[in-house]
Amino acid sequence: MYTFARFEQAIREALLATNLINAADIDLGAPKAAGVQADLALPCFRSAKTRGSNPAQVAQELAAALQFAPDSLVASATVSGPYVNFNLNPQAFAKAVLADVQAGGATYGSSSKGNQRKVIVEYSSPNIAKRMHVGHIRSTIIGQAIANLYQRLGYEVIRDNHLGDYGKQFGVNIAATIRFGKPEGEGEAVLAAIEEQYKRYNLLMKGANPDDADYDPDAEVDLDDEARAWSLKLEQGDPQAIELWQWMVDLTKTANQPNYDRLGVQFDVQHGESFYKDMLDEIISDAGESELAERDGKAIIVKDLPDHRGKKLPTFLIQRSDGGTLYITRDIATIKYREQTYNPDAMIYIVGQPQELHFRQTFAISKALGYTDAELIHISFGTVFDAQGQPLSTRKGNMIYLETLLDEARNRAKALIEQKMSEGKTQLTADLIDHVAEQVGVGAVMYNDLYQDTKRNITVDWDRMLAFEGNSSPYLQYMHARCCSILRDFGELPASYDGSLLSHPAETGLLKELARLPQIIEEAAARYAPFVVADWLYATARAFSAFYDACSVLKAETPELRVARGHIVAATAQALRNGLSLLSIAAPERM
RNA sequence: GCGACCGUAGCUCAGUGGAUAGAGCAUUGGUCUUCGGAACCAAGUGUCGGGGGUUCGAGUCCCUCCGGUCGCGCCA
Repeated sequence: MYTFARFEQAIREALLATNLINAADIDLGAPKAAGVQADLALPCFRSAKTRGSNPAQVAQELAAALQFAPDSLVASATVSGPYVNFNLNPQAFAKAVLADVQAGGATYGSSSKGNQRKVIVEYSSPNIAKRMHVGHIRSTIIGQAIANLYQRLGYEVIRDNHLGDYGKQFGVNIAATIRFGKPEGEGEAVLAAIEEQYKRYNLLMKGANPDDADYDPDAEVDLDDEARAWSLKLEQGDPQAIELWQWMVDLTKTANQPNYDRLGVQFDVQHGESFYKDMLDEIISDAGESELAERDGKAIIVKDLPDHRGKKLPTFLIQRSDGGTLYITRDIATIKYREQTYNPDAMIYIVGQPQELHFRQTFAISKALGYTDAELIHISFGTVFDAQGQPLSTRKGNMIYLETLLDEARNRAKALIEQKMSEGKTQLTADLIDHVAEQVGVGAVMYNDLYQDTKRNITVDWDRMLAFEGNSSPYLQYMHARCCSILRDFGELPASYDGSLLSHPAETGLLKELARLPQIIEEAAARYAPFVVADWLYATARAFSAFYDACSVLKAETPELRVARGHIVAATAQALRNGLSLLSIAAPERM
């Protein structure tokens, strides 16, 4: 058990030992009021009710009866009106926290609470034949962090990139490629060209104005039927259709890989939607024969299906009237496949808020058909808008592509590093500059998607997105680099030291933050909220900065204190690294 | 019309029933011959969207209204 949990447990046991309070009435928490100097507080309202007394009196009686051993982590219990406030013993606490971090190392904060239960996290999920843009970065980064959190809590995590490689739009893509030819080139440039042809084809399909620059006299051909025909051929396994489709799949994967590498993202499986196509017939027949659906020609319609809270969902289709399948059909098949293949305890989907209804319907029908007993969770995130409040779109020309964004961030970071070097504030070898600029710039972009509650919509603000000050990842990385700088200058850190020397308020404040990491990880995972980790990182970095300012390590008053402070710095560096790695953000030693 | 999410300082956001609602940015002032100033300290500004309700106690839970974003049978 980690130190802070032991502190809480010691209080709980001492409270129960008084025989004055029921376990159910013990509600320990951090004091919320400003200016209250306490590490945990017990509001006595509930036990006062149980005992038929008044809260202030109960607090008095409890405090009088409480007893703690001299070497306890609990230093004091003091009464403040209806509250009993508990304070840590700074010396005992310092020793115990540092021991925790040293023992845990890179795994400090982890636990085995998950007991290897299986969790599938579906995230990123870009579309084939399209470039990745700011919308995908949210799913990718948030999903990655959530997967990391569960892994750290001892769950077996399966990371699934559910590629959008199926559907009607590939009929258009294939038809357009045959009509206009295969674009040359590689990477995102080819994807951009394919997007352009897709757009052009759609323009023609809709019977564009002959005066339009994009007008093509061949538009007299019924392009809609042509695209539909290719879509059907693709599903039926026509060799030419398959070849072109495979060409696009490979191109896209190749183009996306550098972006994933830069973000430190890896997947265990990357099955596209098409992977599940052989299961679609059984989904359709299961649903069609069930009481849930009604038929109208070939269409299979589900009406008034209740969700898990008993609310009736809007009508949706599982099969089109032309016999084709839909997005939801393939998502249901995916759930069935995952249940059969992995037997997971939960499937977590990191997908934007606009698809909230789709997942409620998908989950409800999958449960109703008995396809899975796993917990099905949709973690939605808000939409990205430009500075004018417009949604980003290729058509409006305000789209921001992932590669562009990461490059811009890296360039800004590089400029700043070069400035710091010219000011003599940092030393980096030439080959390290680019590497560190990449770590700092990419980290800033990632942090921008992680520092706040993901449910909110966000507005593109380049200065905020690439902020290097205040609550930003460069600040966190900078504090880590400062730790490393001190440790380099320190020389060899003696293994034995006296942690009880660390009782300066800035030291205690920092240690309290270090001690919170284990519960932070649990809270962040339970809430599917990486920003909880980001908040903690920022609080910890600030506590370190305050310590840095108030307490000299290398010039400490005594050699013993110098060593003890060396250990607090080493522990801080470790904890920051652990927190940053949960967010998949790099922690360079110099910057 | 129905549904989901959001509304807290000038701006961007924390605060998941407890005491006097907190951070960053911006503003103003200070620290600074420095263990890396991407820093630290200090100062301010709040009808917590409005109104009801539940509770000993509501920014937090319930109802209602207002405002914003998005979604609602053959796209994904």
